[in-house]
Amino acid sequence: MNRYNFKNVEAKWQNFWEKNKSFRVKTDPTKKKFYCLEMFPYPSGKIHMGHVRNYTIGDVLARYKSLRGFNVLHPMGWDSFGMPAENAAKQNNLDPKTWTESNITNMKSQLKKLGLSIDWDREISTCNEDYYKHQQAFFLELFKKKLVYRKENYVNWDPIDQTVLANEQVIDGKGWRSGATVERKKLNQWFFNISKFSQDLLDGLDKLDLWPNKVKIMQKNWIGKSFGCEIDFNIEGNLPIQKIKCFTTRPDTLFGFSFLALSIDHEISKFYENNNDFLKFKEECSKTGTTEEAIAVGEKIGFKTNLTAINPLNPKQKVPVYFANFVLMDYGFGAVFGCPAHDQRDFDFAKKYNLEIKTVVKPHNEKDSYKVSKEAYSGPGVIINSDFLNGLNAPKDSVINTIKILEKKKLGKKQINFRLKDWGVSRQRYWGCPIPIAYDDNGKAHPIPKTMLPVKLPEKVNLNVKGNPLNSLKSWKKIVIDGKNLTRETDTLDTFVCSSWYFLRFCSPKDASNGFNKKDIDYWMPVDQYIGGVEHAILHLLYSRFFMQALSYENKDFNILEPFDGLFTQGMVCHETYKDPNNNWVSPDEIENIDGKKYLKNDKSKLITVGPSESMSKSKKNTIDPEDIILNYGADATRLFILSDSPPEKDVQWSDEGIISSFKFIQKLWNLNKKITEQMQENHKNDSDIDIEKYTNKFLKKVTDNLENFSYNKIIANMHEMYSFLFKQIEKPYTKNTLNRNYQKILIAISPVVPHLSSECLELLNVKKIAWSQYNELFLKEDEVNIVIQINGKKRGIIKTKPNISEKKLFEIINNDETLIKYIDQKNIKRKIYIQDKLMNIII
RNA sequence: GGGCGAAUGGCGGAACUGGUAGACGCGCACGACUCAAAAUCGUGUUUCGCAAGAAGUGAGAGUUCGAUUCUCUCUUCGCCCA
Repeated sequence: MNRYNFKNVEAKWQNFWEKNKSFRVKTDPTKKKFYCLEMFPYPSGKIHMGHVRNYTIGDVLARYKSLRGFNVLHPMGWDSFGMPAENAAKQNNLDPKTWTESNITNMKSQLKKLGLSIDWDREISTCNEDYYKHQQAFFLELFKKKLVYRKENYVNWDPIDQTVLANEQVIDGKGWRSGATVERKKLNQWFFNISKFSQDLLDGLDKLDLWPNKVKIMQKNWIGKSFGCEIDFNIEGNLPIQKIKCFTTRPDTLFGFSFLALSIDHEISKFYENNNDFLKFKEECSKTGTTEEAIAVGEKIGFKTNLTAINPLNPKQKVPVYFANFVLMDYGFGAVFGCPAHDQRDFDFAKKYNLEIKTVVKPHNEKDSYKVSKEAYSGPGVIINSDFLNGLNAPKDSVINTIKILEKKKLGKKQINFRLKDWGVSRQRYWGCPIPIAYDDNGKAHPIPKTMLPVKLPEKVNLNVKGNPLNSLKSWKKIVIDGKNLTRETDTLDTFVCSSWYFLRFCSPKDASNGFNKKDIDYWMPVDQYIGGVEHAILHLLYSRFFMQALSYENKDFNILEPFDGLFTQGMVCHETYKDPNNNWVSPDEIENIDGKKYLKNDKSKLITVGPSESMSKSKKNTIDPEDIILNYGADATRLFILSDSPPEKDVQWSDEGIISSFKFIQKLWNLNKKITEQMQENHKNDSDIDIEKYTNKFLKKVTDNLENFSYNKIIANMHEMYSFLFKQIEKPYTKNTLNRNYQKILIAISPVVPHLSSECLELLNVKKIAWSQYNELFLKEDEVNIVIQINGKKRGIIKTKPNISEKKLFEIINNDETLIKYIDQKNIKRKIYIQDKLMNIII
């Protein structure tokens, strides 16, 4: 029996698909559409196992939907702007464009070797001018709608690299590359007004039925709607200030008030600009990061002003006003009232500065004399020590009641607050989409007219300068608009902007004048199934949703509020980790296995310690190169394995045994096919035809159900069962036609998983029309059922009988069954529970 | 600290709306083929027990004729937020 030559077969079909443009699709409103999209990759150089998993899952779905008669849009592109290109270019003395393009070429050929059903004619790359010019047009559109604005904001500044760092690039308060202590620096930056849509983005989540609940909850928390109250505190002191506005979700704890805390960026700080102590304090604050976590974990420090604030509910009480590092200007009004007994940050602060800690809420099970001591109590309870608020149920009734009282006295009013902040899109970097703005001498921003787009990113730029390379290009920066000399914006856009609309571009990838064409998006959008890693659950998905809101805003022609109808988040690919005796990470291919123990390949005296399986990462060296795997085992075996062991939404463990077993299974299927085609030459009797017919329909039902529910791991199990069944079955007599007809259906059903193998087998069977077969309910009916017999809930036997048997008849059979009768004989039967065709439970 | 989720053989995992727990795969054991090995094929594989049988889905309770599935308490782990 000749072996299956996956190299030839896979290359053959990949060429066939490419030549025939098998996956090219057109906008065609007469056909039902299905838009299947996987998150497009960053072209880092090589594909990794995460890509293999992501794109295999998507491909199975796309191929399945296509077999079911949908017009399937399944495109691929490149998220090709971003920092790694700039860094790699610096290191290797290359141009980011050259580096990126060669990576794309390589990764594209790797993806093709996986046999993905992608319409490559729609390929896009966000760093191409014909992509980003439309993005600049969108920026101007948002600018016109006043959804883009410029403001000063703090950033993480690396003083050595002279560059802005993202939060994740700050490690222990130091820049990830330079190691310099990161500073907080104020820069003028562009913002998208995402917070304007907070409520809409929140409401929209309710309609996304095909999204994982987990992701919706994460977004909901991120948007962070809170219900509370804004309160005006009267201020006394030697400054021309009468009032400070605060936001609080717990106005009911006002009687526990012991200080007022302001952000160092609060407008009142202007009165302290010449105060050296304040400036020192401000510098101290700038050392703690800007993240909420850094603030929560870090030490709470304050600067005492000579102002006092008056408790609106108890005018006799006057408390000090501080500037404090844990108050953020972005949240509320940059001012909070401190209630140490019931907020941990306030508690820490009060302890440090010896401020009063007054308990005003007691837990339900505590006495009235309850006092907060070691830590703040923020749980539910009853209001105490609070005059007319005493006895209220906190926070359920007390918050609403207090707000009512404050509103009546005109001291405050009900307020909804969101945690979601506006999206800062400026990046002080070269390799990104230029912002189409220019400034006049007064610093006023002017949009660059649409006719002058694109603002091209200059090529062959010297990257070895401090700060943003664009900033040192004096001639590029100059621009004349309407006869006026202006200076270009040198910041580029966050790459999340590029990925916020690429799914629209896929609908009209070649449209030169617009980012998309209405006819195309009306047909294709929304994406029916979006597939990607859960790590993008918040930012990318939220930004994309916002972008649709922003484009739809004040626009009659565009009305897509939700870009992704269905979302699926796949798990990660994990592998064991290895360390040598010196505690250095070791890669799997540096290891040799001797007598069940693992040693370092080049030095067999060194024993390797095996660590837990963790998600593949370069830093832990536990990666497996998909290219090697495809080369050695083939694309079908790789696809089979990546789907087989775990449900797609969970992490999967990579294992050598697993891929080898998949490889062998491909060979087995090939042998089976060989055997079937040979046998099909002979004429047989038809004894087992009905079995084949029945099995095939059951198989089709299982596979269909599993495909519809993303239970792809179970399809692999179905395939193994199918193999064993057919392998045994063809030893029995059957008619050629029955086997042929059913086997074809099976081959088509497994083709989404192993497209090369099944295409080859179908060709050998001379099958021309390839479409999904619906299972026939008639063949799913069993003519024998197994009824479980329980005595007192314990399984005591199984009775094989015809379906729909009556309780009485079944009981007769039981009474004639030797093994069962001994359990019930001569005993008083209290009760019988009979579930048709399934079970009888006899209670004695 | 809060939210969400998970826990099933040596391992990855099945079990539809409460109705035969452990499908399928890996690993392991034995057997066939072979001078031998690899490959391949076959058989077995939750635990205890020779067996009949008993126990068994993280722990403990509860609802039910019946619980991996539902409810409560706890433990551990993962993710997100703080």
